[in-house]
Amino acid sequence: MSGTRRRPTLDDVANDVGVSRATVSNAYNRPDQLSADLREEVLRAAKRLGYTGPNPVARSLATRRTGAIAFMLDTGLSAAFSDPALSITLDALAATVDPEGHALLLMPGGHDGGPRGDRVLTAQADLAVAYSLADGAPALRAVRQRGLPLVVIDQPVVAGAVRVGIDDRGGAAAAARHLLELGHRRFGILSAQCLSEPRGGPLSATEALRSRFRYNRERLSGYLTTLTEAGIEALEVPIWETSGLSRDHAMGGVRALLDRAPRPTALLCMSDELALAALAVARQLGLGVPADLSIVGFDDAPPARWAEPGLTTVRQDLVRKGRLAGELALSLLRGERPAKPATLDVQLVVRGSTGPAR
Amino acid sequence: MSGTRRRPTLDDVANDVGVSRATVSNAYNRPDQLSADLREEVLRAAKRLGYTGPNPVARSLATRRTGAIAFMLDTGLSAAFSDPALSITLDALAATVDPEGHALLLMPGGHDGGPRGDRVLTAQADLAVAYSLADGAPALRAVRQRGLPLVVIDQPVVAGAVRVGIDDRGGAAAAARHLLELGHRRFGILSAQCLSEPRGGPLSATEALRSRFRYNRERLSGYLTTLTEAGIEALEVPIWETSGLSRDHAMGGVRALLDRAPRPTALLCMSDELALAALAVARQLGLGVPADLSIVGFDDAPPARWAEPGLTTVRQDLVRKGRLAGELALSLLRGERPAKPATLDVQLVVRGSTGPAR
DNA sequence: CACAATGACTTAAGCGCTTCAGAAAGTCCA
DNA sequence: TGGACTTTCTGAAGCGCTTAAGTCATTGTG
Repeated sequence: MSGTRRRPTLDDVANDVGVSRATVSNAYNRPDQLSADLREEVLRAAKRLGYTGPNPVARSLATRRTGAIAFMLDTGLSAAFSDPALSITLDALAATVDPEGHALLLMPGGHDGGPRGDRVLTAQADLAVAYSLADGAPALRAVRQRGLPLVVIDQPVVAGAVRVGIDDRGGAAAAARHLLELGHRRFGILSAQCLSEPRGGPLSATEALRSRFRYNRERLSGYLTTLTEAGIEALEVPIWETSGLSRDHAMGGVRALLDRAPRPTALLCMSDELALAALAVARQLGLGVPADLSIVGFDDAPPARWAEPGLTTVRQDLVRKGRLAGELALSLLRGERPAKPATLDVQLVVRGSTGPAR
Repeated sequence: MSGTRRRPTLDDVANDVGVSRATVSNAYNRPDQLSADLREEVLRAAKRLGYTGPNPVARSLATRRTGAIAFMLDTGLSAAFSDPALSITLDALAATVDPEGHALLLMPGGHDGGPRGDRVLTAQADLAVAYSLADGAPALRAVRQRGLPLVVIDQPVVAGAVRVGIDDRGGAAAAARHLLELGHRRFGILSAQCLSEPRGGPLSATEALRSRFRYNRERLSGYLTTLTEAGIEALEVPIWETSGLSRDHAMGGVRALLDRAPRPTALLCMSDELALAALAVARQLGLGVPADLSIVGFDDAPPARWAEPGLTTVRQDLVRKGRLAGELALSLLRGERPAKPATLDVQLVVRGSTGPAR
């Protein structure tokens, strides 16, 4: 059987045709470097011998290009992808870098805010993208140590990296302002994971503002600043940190917030997923939305539109964010030094889940 | 600046310490092959020189191992991940192979039922996993051509590949039987993409049974066989093929199915996502579920539980499926020849979305 | 005390490809 | 007809690492 024989290499083809190895290489990589006839012959011989083209790893060694981009997350895949916002961003990123021959190497996170450092050190990638990792995640240090170019999304810029993010604070402020204008005075805040150890539970504002995740801090401070300016005692606003992104967990948090007396009339949620969980709980409790409770999310992922009632939320352009990250990645790979960190605008989208305070 | 200097290599460290290159290599890969003292010294020198460990690509070339597994999908990332079933399976797979040092290289599909063949030929991976690709996708041929080990999930086994799948037909039959027992006689079927070109529209049973996707064919034939056995004219049951997995598209299909006179009293949906779209449309149209319309899904992904009413669906063990695929992958990589294709059982989960025909 | 066994390191042969600086042969134009 | 170009192909030096086999000094053993 041919199965046990070693795979043919470039040399085998070269010998078979009687040309140099360089010529065979050129047949694949630089067709203009040899005559069409010879190229044909080489390709025919390759086919006959069962040679399927240059070995990718060897090629990478020689070119110093792997064609892969490491995409680093702060959680496991299941949790990460339960948020449509990620899928959309990732898709746009992948689609942008794909034409240039780059694929994504997935690096899920563990419990220290990102992938393991040693995984990053041995990953075969030309560049790393960090998606909302915790500050000081070991993975970031590893990237830097290795000298990999880095693009960060939704997190503080690391020395030498390019950043794309959104105006988290402004969006959060707009959400809070909207509710204030509707006359709300009693709020609850549903936050994603802030602390090192995922636990889920109530959080003080000071704790929450020290979250390891930048977008958390930004959104939270957007909420609180705006509320404070309206004369509301920010430190009294209950905050619940959910652990992980699963809806079940989030629903527990919502119940806890709504259990308080007096019950909040409005919930500020740091993501649409959290807001949808709130919507589900409200329904379970028989609370009318927005009659008894107003809910506002963040992201404007597709499910926000499908919800019943539609979710008032802060829209960010996820596709643009992913595409931009992809373009920055490509330009870094080309050796260019892209200048300014990009901060995309957001805008409030008012739908049916918010209404006047009663 | 040190930034412009070329990165140090194993040789640099070896020269610095005054030992052979092999010794430095051993310091990293086989600590037992040298004295602890020397190893310490080597590691210290490495640190001093800024050497971060063996270059992954060069190591791969020498060991003939990349540490990556190519995960091939039949659609873009965004569409693919909009189905939680995939996220869960993928997570379980990743978690299983991670401890052995394997990461996932994402290969999204184009419009011919899988990733491009040339991408597969140049992908740096030790093994490929095909997730529900279309029969005869070019990617499958490329994998085979390259001689990569292959694990297929939810699709027909390819020569030389190992397969893990579920009892699609049995599950579909159970779903249909359940509805029949409730007295339903007028059905509609909501199917995922069947044809080569995604278009979305009504489909004849014969067309649908020739779907390029095995799970489609299996589920469909499970539905139709069961209905036929109950004396229902299977060819008359309207089938709507949705294009892509997006909910908007699916909702259009549902409307089309419900527009018919007489209106179906029960909808058989090939995935939970489709069923949830049906639920949304029913609500829009003011149809009671299950009073006016019964809906059954497939997969029992988490959103099935959260729906209002809860979704009756066919549960498959997604975690187990992913884990099993991971284990099979590892065993293939170890050079073992894993025997039997695995077919996991499914079971009907009855919730609130189905009820007696009125 | 001779001999085998062990430990600590080195030698050297790869892994499979890219690419740059030529060499050889053919083409063009005055 | 001869020098200046082109075109086509080759030689050879890498890319950075792993690992089987071998050397040599020590240690243990009967």
